[in-house]
Amino acid sequence: MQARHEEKGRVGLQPLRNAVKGKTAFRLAPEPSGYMTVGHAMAWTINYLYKEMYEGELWLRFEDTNPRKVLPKYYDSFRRGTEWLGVRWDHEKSISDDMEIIYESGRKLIELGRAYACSCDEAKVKRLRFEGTPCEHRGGSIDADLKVWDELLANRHREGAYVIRFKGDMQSPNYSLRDTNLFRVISQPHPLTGTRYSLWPTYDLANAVEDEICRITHVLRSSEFRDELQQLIRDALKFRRIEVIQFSRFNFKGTPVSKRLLRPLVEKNVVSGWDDPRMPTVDGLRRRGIVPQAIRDFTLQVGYTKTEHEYDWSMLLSINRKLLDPVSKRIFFVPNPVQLVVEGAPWKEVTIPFHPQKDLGARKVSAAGRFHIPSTDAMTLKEGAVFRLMDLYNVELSSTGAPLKAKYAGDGVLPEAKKLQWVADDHVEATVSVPGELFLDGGVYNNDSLKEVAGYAEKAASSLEPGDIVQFPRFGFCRLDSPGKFILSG
RNA sequence: GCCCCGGUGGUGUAGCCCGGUCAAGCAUGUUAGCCUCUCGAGCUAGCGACGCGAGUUCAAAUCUCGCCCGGGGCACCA
Repeated sequence: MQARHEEKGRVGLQPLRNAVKGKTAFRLAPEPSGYMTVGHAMAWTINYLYKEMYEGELWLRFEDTNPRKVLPKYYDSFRRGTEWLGVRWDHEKSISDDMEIIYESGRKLIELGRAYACSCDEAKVKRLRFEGTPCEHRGGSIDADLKVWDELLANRHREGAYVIRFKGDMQSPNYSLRDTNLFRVISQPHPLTGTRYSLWPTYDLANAVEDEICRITHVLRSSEFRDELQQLIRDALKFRRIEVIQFSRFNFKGTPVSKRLLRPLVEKNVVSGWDDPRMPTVDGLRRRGIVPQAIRDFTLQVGYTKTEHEYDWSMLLSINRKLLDPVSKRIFFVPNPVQLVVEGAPWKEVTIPFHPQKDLGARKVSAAGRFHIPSTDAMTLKEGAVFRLMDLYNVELSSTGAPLKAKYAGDGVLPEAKKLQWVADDHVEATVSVPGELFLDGGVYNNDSLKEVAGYAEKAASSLEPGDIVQFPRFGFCRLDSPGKFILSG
C-alpha cells in the first residue's frame, strides 16, 4: 500500500519521482532546424522550474545530428529565445561536439554484438521490418562489422551504402524496436564541424549517450517520441536509468507550431517573417508584446498533461494583461479619428498622469478646442449628448456633421457621462496591427488574421522607444514595434 | 494494420493511483451588476462538463470489461 498523496490540488508543479535536491540535471534539447516556438518556451519553462525546485543543473544541448537540417541561425534563435524567456542554463553543448564519444559507444555496441552493419537498401529494410524477419547482415561476424565500422569512420563508403543498426527484436509488436538505425552516412557538411564527420548518429543513440555524459536525471519533453528504444540502448551500454516524463505538445488554437504549415506562409510573404506577431515563435510573441513572465505563469497554470489540447490565446493574453496593467503608461490613441471642434472652449493645459494609480510620471497636454475622437464613438453620439474628453473637460454635442461641433460644458467630472479619449492638434500618426489566428478551423489560412487600424496618438507617443508597451485606454495594450507602428498585445 | 498514450463545461485544468467529504474546485470565456475620468485592472453574482454501454459495490468522474473518438510511434528526421 502506498501512502496517500497529501497534496490538496496543485499549487505549483507536481513533485518528480526520484528527484533529490542538489542531485538532479535537466536538459533543453532543441534541434536547431527551425526557430524557437512557444512550444519550446513552455517545455523550457517546465524544465527550468524543476531545475530551480530541485536546485539542479540545466543543459542547453543542440541536437544537431542531421547536417542537412541544421543551420547556424537556429542555434542563435534558441539562445536568444531562451535568454529572453529568463531561463538560465548552466551548460551548453552541441551533440556535434561529442562525435568521438558517440563513436566509442557505437563501436562498443558492435563489439558487444548489439549492433551490426547493414547494406540493405531502404525499401528492403522497411519490408523486412514490417514482416518481422531479419536480413542476412544481422548474423554476421563482429569482426566483419567492425571492419565496416572503421571504413565508415574513414569515410570510405558513399552515403546510403551502409547503416549501423541496433540489434533489437525483429518480432517486437513495437515496430520501432525492430533493429532501428543507429548511424548513417550524410555527406553534407555540418555547419559546426564542416566535413570532419560524415557518419552521424540518429536521435535515439545520440540521446542515450548524451543523457549519460551530461548526467541527466530527468527528461521532460513532449511526447512525439517513444522511449523504449532509448532504454534498451542505455541498458546495452550499461548506462544509468533516467526518469522520462512526457507530455503532449503545446498547441494553440488557430496557430499550429508545425513548420510544414508555417514555412509556406513565410516563403510566400503571407506573413512578414518568422517573427510576425501572428507566428507562434518566441520572436513573434515578443513582438506582439507577450512578456516572458506571462509565458511562465501560463505554463504553470495549464501545467503539463498527456491529454491532447488546444490552448486558447485568451488565457495567455489575459495573464499578459494583468502583468502589463500596473506597469504600462496610458497614452491616448484615437482609431479612425474624426474631427471635433469645441466652440467657446477655454484654452487649457492639463497634466495627465501616465497611470491612474501607479506613479509612472505625467505629460502636459494643451487643448485649444480642436480635437479628434474615435469615429465609432462619434457615430453613437446624438445632438445634445454630453460627454467628457478624458482628463480635460465636458462638452455638449451641437452638430453631428463633419467636423463635429460641440460646446464647452464645464470641467467637473460627470459620473454618468461617457468618457472618450482624444488627441489635440499636436497628435502624431500611428497604426496598430491587430494579430489574430493564422488558420481557420478547416486549416486554411485566415485572410483576416492581421488587421490594421490607423489613427492618431497623442504627442507623448513619439517619445516611446521600440519595445515599449503602453495601454491605449479604451483600445488595448500595444507594443511599439517601429516608429509609428504598434502591435496590439491584448 | 500493429504498438503506445489520452478522453472532466466553449477553452485549459483540479479530482482518478488510495470509491463516499464531487449534484464536481480553479482559471479563461461569456452574461448581469458594482467600482474606476478606460471597452484595462479589481470586485460580486449567473451560465456551462465527468465520451458511450455494461459490470462490481450500500455507494463510481474515480475500480473492471467492451465499444467509440482523438494524438503519437512503426524514417538512412528529431
